[in-house]
Amino acid sequence: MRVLIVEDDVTVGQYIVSGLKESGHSTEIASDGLAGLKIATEGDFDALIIDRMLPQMDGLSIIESIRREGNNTPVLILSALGEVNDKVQGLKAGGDDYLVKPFAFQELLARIEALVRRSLLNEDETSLSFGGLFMDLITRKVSRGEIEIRLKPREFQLLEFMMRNTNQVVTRTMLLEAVWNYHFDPQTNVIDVHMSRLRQKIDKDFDLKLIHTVRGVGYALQLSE
Amino acid sequence: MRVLIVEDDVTVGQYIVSGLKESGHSTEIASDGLAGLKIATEGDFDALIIDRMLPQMDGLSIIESIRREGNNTPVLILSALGEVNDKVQGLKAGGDDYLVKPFAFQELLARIEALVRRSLLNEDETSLSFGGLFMDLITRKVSRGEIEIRLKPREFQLLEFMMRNTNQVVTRTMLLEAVWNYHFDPQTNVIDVHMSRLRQKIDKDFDLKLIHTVRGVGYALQLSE
DNA sequence: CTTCAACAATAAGAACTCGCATAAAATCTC
DNA sequence: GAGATTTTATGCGAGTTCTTATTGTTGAAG
Repeated sequence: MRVLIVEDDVTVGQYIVSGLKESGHSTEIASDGLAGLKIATEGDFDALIIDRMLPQMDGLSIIESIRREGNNTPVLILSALGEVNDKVQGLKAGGDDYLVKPFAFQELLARIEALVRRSLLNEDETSLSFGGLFMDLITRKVSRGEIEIRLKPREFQLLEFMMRNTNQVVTRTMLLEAVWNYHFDPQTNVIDVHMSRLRQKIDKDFDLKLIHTVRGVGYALQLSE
Repeated sequence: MRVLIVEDDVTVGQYIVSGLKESGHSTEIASDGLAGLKIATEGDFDALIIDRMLPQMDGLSIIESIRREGNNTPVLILSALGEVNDKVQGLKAGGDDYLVKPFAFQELLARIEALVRRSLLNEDETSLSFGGLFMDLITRKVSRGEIEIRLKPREFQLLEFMMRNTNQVVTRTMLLEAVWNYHFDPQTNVIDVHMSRLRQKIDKDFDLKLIHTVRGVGYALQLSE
């Protein structure tokens, strides 16, 4: 992950830089507004961290400027406690998130990673489709052919994972990890139950079944046996 | 993650090795039982993948041998379909998990990572405690002082995260990521609700409150204000 | 080919989770 | 310091998710 930090306070800047490096990300730093804008425009970053108050050109202006150029890189705005603490203004200018100094580094990291994840999703794919099944990740709607299918949250998550791993067996362990966020065996048949409900909605009214069970192993989303 | 693979079938062995490498793990491979035992004893691995049937010394004997030496590295046993498929026997010998060939690589990866995660936890701690609060991660029981506290799954996860991050502020964003596995803002007060219920159980009947809210930022588990 | 055991599917009720609405508390403004 | 505003707390109902129990299916053994 490549991150540009625009921050005039050297202490804060270095704190962020070293933290991000430790987390395996690469960084670049600018210490005034104009330099920041220049680097942001020229380089290809996954995210920008921009202080609100900067010499030469303030943070919000940088954001407005790069947005005008059609650059949609996610931006996290930093603002010191005591500065005009107007989130709305920052977000209006085109910031994606807002963090008040002083902050815990873990918090910054969590937010930046969340931003990048969101922006990557949006860039590549706002939807998934397979074998006539269509899933809109934004509106959270699913359809097969012309027929709209209403899914509950868990069912949606389950199907999303299956659709991201088509034509291969996904095991119960994998599903527990990915969909349930369980790192232990719940000793029940939760997965079977939900898979059953999903089948009712996805496959029941169609001749071509998409969900297949692979006995002793798991399930697979594929066109044929 | 350093993994030792003990497998005589070269095809299978290479398949695992290359898969693990792609996932960013480092590997070593032994193709018979004795060699495997030697490398396992001398090297420092995060996990072992051991085939059950091996030339020179079978898989179960290797496991028994290294366990006798007090080595607790997690072991995943591989067994071919058709071999005596006795999970219990494998686990008794000291294996931590069991996988039948043929398997999808994703499955192996998921299991190995789960094992390592568990073992890392277990190495330091099968339990957490803080300020009189005690949490058993295996039995999933919680107590404060002598009083046992019954928590629901979400409450348990929430408290677990708090106990792993004591004496610092955990923000809602962090909680959403870690406990809810959400990468977006649900625009509701889910966290507040669960935090409230957790408080009822953890703090209500005690003078010393452990959960503190940090207004505008999040929550913290700490002894004093 | 039949029987048996293991595994999977499903229905239904119990338990849990969530989100709203309202209350309470903290902070800000004047 | 009083009122206004923002932020947090909590009771409760609606809807979702999970567990259990039962039935159905598959593959292996005899």
